[in-house]
Amino acid sequence: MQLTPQMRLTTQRQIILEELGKVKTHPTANEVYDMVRKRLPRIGLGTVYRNLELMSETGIILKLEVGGTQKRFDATVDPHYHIRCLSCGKVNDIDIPVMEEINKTAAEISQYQILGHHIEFSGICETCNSQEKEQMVN
Amino acid sequence: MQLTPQMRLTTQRQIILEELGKVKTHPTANEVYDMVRKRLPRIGLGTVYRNLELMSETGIILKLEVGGTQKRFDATVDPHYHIRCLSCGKVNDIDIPVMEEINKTAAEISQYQILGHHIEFSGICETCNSQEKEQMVN
DNA sequence: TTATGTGCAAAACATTTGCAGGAGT
DNA sequence: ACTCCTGCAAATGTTTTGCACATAA
Repeated sequence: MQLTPQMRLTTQRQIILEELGKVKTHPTANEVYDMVRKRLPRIGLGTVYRNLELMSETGIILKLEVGGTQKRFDATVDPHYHIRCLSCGKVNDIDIPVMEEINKTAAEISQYQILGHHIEFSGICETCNSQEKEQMVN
Repeated sequence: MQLTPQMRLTTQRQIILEELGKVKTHPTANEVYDMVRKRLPRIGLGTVYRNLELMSETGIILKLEVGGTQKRFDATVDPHYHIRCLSCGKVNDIDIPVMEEINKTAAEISQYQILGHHIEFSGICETCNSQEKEQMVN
């Protein structure tokens, strides 16, 4: 873990990062808490929030501001897009090439200083789709 | 307002829709509440939430699941993209042509049934940018 | 008249924060 | 030792909900 000089390498931080790295879904803070708690039963939810926030500020992980009610976290920091299932809420990566050039287009037509962009697809995942089909049969 | 048969046209609904239509920013529920309250001082925040939710389900308005802590609402329902200021949090439309074809690309490479996509640019708006410059001078 | 909607207040969630004690360096 | 960090619990901010009364159709 890349830390700032005064940022300490604690057990909690190591384990949060390890657990986040294990999954390809993009867990919410509470899901990370559940994962980490299996190894560190006394960890507090506040510690999880504080460290996820800190790591995303440092750039070690990504905080995803996707749809739904909760923020999600991603151990993969290089630019990529996401897809969210409107039925179960799960968020996955989608392997569509990142369009760096549209930032320039945006800069030309807007008064903003453009810092980046994110694409979120929405749909129904395979699992939810097959569950719907089952229900139609019944 | 296009209503379902059993959906009543109340004063509250008319005014919420009128006020939302007046602005080009994309207000949060609380901002809509403040706008509407000037004309209907006794309206409840719950009513505003209930109706914004209902209207977005009906398709009369759009609920924007953009970054930040609050949902935002948009009276313009035809597809378009947004840009959010990371400094003040404001969300505006950005007039970049909608790329309908990337839904097909997404459908080809993923197992999801694709329903749509949304692009959110992030940056610093003109107002915040000039404020920053002022501060650097001081 | 009667089902739907509203105002109000409480509840439910998600997230942040204050503080006293604990631990990395 | 000296900070920074943690667990805990309380606070905060956003959204939802239950219920008695009001109102559109």
